[in-house]
Amino acid sequence: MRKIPKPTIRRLAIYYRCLERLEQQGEENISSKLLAQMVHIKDSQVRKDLSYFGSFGRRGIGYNIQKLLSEIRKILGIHKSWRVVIIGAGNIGQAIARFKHMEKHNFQVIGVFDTDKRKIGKQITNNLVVSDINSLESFIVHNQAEIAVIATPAEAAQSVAERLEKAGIRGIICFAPITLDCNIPVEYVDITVFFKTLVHSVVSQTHNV
Amino acid sequence: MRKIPKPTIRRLAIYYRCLERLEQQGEENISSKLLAQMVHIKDSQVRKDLSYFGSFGRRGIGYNIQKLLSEIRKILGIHKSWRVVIIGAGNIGQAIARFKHMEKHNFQVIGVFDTDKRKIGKQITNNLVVSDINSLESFIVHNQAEIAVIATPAEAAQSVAERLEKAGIRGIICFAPITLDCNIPVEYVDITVFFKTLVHSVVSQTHNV
DNA sequence: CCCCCTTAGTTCTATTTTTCACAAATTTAT
DNA sequence: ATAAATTTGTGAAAAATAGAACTAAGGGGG
Repeated sequence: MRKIPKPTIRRLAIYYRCLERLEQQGEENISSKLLAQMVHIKDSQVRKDLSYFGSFGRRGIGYNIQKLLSEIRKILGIHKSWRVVIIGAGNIGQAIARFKHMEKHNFQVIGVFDTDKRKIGKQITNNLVVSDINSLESFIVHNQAEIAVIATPAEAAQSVAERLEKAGIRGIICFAPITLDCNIPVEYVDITVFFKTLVHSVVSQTHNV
Repeated sequence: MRKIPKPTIRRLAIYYRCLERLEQQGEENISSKLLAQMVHIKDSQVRKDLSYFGSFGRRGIGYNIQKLLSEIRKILGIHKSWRVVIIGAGNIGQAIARFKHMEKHNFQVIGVFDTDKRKIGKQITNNLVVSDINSLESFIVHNQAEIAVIATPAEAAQSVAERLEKAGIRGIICFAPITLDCNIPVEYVDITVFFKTLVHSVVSQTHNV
């Protein structure tokens, strides 16, 4: 199989949320053209992205929404539920832990950890309490957590990542503003980077136009 | 001036956070090679990125950290402070409002808005209280807010975006899982998309290796 | 002073990603 | 039944991005 462009994967996740909406609206089929319009890209891009994985549409008709949802679930690996632990019970960590969309999208937050004695024991949701980070490894092994969220300060992130990897975690979402050294997949989400790139668009727009 | 690649801008923001750390550690200069290693890219990429904007280094020495920080600040437009309003006081909206790094990076959250009567009036931080969204436009105009964060449900996002644009907001960070129709710059941050792309890496890694 | 080592800036090349354009499949209208 | 209108899937072209290689500076040691 050909190599899949990274942007294609991200777009699949975006198509997915459009399809969910369309399904909810009771639509049955969608053309690449309409789907492309919904996300402001070219229709050829939509077709190419999907064609990396198979032929899911019918010429003259478009794509069956239910079927495409199911195919994308399999491609992305979200047809099963994933167990998530969160390290760091600050603003970001707590927000993710309480975030309704997580569970809805099959990401089950099963543990939240922190070093701060004042946070340990704090009730985050009905069935989530902040645990001591000392119990991190045993918890991961015992509950077979697969994904971890690093929401610690930058200073702590690298050593946490190493502990996570060693304990068997298979992928990391890193909110800490640092690039990690590790051998499992990492997605970086530095909130302030989005603000900074946005501001650049804002200022360069004014210059040019 | 040549056209600047979008990824270059994002990387500048990432170099910036490295440089901040190096500055704090008392370093004076940094080579493209070392900076590249910190973020796991090639050194030629670092030099190329910077060269779009000028010659900031000294051959044989590297880049002066203070100077480079200052140059990147100017390039990105973060040498001045930006006034931010947040629409939607749910988990994400509140987390951003309380997020320490915002103020530290010159993004000043000056207002939080919601439609929910139970949230309106709620104290978010020492000097932030959730306001009724009815007062959105007048607040923006009166306080000259420039950047807005949409942290509402997807259903509300488009109409909020239109109100923001009309009120004079110049850029939007959109956490709602939807693509907006509007004429000002938007950065999209769909948290669940990061989880989904991560999971794809995790499953495809196992398949191949 | 000269040689060697380091490193930025730049040009050229390679790779990746997007877009175009068209054949093939399917439905709808006449 | 045939023609017209849709719409996918894909190979080829174009555009964007990254990487390698080279040139020119700069510094330090003998």
